Amino acid sequence: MTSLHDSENRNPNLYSRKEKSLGVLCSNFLRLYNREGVESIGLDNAANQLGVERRRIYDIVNILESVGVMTRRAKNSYTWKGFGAIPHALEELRKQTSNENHKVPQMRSFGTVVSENDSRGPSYSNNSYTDRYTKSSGSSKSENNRKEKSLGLLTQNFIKLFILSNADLISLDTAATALLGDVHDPTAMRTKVRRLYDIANVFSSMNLLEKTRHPESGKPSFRWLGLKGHPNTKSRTLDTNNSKRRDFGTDITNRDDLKRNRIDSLSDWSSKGVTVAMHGNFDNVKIEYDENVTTQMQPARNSKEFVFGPFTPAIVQKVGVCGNKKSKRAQDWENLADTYRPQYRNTALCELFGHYVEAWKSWHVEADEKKQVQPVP
DNA sequence: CTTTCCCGCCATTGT
DNA sequence: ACAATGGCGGGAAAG
Repeated sequence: MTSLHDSENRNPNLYSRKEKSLGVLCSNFLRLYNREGVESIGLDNAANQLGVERRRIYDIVNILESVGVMTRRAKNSYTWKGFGAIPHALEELRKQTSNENHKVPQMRSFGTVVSENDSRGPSYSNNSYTDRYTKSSGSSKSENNRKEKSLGLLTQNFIKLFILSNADLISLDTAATALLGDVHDPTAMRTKVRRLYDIANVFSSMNLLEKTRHPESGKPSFRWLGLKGHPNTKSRTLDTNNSKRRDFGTDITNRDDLKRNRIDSLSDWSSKGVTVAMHGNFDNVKIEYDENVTTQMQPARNSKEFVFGPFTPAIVQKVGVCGNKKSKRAQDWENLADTYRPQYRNTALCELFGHYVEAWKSWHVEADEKKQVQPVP
């Protein structure tokens, strides 16, 4: 009944969840679509090619869309933008961060300062709804509530957390607390963390995020890498000529150091909410202020999934792509090649194979520059 | 035990 | 009505 049953290992003992993780799925997804010439993506097609349920595709797509890699064109159809679209998306997020929306009372907890205030705080109106929009019908309090909880938005807010935080190491636990506003609900917290894990996994597979362990604390945390997965690959053309050190992807910051609205006091100036953004304040958000932001002393310990360096495929080498690369474009009835594969050539196999080849190459490059790290207990 | 997080039920939203 | 989307959390593998 089900799709092709993986005859990989009939032994249920060898079943591994990792093989089905979102991260791996994302890698495969990228391998399949992160190629020049790709411009339309059908969800059904993707689900079939990757051999997963529709539901999972939505997860991947939503996250990718939140960073501009894809955009929804119509039902069942997305437009592929590629990694080149990430810088812009990040820039947008940064702008939103600079805006006066969302209140950020205090999150300047340096060092080990942990405003451990008791919990007897008569929660003020801190948790503003920020649900404007509602054209004219003032009713409906939870109209766009659904969207507020969307994976996509959560993803963006997660990124924002890194942007407006001096710390570069954030644990999902901390993130969840911050993104949750101040809902002291263990259940909500749990769910939120689950989502963050999902996001972290796909971002990790994209090398936008890196999982690490906080020094001393040993707590699993994440570090935002942005578009500088690994600055190797001697990409001659791609030369980030930015002079700013603190780059967030390809930030083309004009020069906002003038304004630099301090995130500190300014208790409540958010009576009007504005675009949802992350509501809630960063009350007890304990963020370690990492002072040593050396360029890159980190012992790159990724090598988790496949890696393809920064955006833009390393090279344009290809393995005889089926048909022409011009793409039909006229009518992109994506299912065309999916519904019933024509005899032309097994598109799926052909591409997949090509992708694998390239993957190998990527790995090679990566491994070349990768520095072995001794297993530290 | 805790952390990580896959699976898929089923509520929403779109056509 | 049906189909497309996508919250949400149970609960099992991994650590």
